[in-house]
Amino acid sequence: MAIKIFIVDDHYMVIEGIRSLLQNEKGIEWTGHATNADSCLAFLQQHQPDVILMDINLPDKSGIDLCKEVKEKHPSIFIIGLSTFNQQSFIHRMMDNGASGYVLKNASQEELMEGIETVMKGKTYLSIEAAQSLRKNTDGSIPVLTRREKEVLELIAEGMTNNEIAGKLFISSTTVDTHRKNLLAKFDAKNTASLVKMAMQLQLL
Amino acid sequence: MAIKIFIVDDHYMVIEGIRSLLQNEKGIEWTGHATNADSCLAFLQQHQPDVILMDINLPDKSGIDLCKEVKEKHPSIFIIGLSTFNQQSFIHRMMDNGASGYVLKNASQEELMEGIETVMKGKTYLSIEAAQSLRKNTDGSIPVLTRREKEVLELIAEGMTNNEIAGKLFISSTTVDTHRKNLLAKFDAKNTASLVKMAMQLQLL
DNA sequence: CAAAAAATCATGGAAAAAGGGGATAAAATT
DNA sequence: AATTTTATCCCCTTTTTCCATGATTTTTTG
Repeated sequence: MAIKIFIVDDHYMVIEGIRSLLQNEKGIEWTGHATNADSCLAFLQQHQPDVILMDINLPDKSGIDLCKEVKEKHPSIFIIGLSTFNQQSFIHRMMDNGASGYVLKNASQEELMEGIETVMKGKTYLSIEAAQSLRKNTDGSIPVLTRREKEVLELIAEGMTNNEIAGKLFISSTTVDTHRKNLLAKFDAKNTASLVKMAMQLQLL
Repeated sequence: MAIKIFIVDDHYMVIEGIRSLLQNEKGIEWTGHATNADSCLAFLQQHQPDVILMDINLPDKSGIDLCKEVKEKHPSIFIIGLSTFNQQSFIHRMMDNGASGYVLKNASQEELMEGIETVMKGKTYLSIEAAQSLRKNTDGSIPVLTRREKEVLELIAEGMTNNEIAGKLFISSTTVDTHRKNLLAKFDAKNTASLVKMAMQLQLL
């Protein structure tokens, strides 16, 4: 009997990312997704998933409130919060409202599956340990950027060259180049393309 | 008499971005910021800004709810919603709860100032016209990519060079280069950095 | 105030991308 | 069947990024 999964997140990228992580799992049945609280509640009038992966930030209602509502109407559904690093304090309030735990948005397939299977047993799953080991192993941590680096990063993402950025910020292009190199190092990015992608994913842009 | 501004957004980048847009405006006094609803409400017990720039997505409460609460406790404060393109439907509910309008998160300095000044007069400011003209200027229509182009785009965003992509897809690097050029043309992007940013924004990655 | 962090500038060389051409064969569409 | 789109390939030049290595000044912080 496959576990029925539903996801609520306003970022389509997150939905797609998690879907692709789970699509090869045989024990998982993907029942659908919603990008806001209302469509989630509407979906639940027709369907009954086993586990809902739920973002904290939703446009029409916070995940904390939605969690409460879903649990009131459908107590048998297990809810896993989806969070980023800096939201961990809010996860507790989500769990006060009935969530069974949380996983980080950039979780691995193994982590996600472990989370789903754990909550299906009625247990609590907190990915903080996995997160911490992950942070040490690969990186996972969000790079700390200086004010200038943020400026340069934004202008890079807008398609400006070192020379153009130099003109705009009234500094030398070699300085811009230095900031660029530091950005690449901080993100552990191979080149500008992956730098921009990572920055967007970490919502720094 | 300077207009006192306060901002609530869970993304520090947005706060910094708007702050830098407003820092040179003489008629504006920056009173502070909050990254969640609770700290916003706490701030308002001590201070009285004129205008609050408020995100729809907050970790502990939706902007729609916060808007209502703030307006109940402090009716004289004007609230401007901060939104992205795909959240415009939720803005209406925020306005039902007392918001005076909204601006897009990537608004220009002029737009933002116009919004602030408009709501200070008790009027409503909707940046939809500005948004639409913006969409026409740049483009707004989502580029239609071929299967191969999507593959190449993804690998580019992962930081691979033309040569590496060529090896992975078993094609010549000149072919990859052609796809790359076509991608730049379709997105009307100046270089790879802006290509990746645009693709991420359009949620094609 | 001293130490650390951030921001500035530089040189020189290798690698990659961007911009300009052009061309052919296979698929898909009309 | 004819046309358009897609995918493939190539050359050449210029621009830009990436890499290594170094250094000075300003700002922040303990």
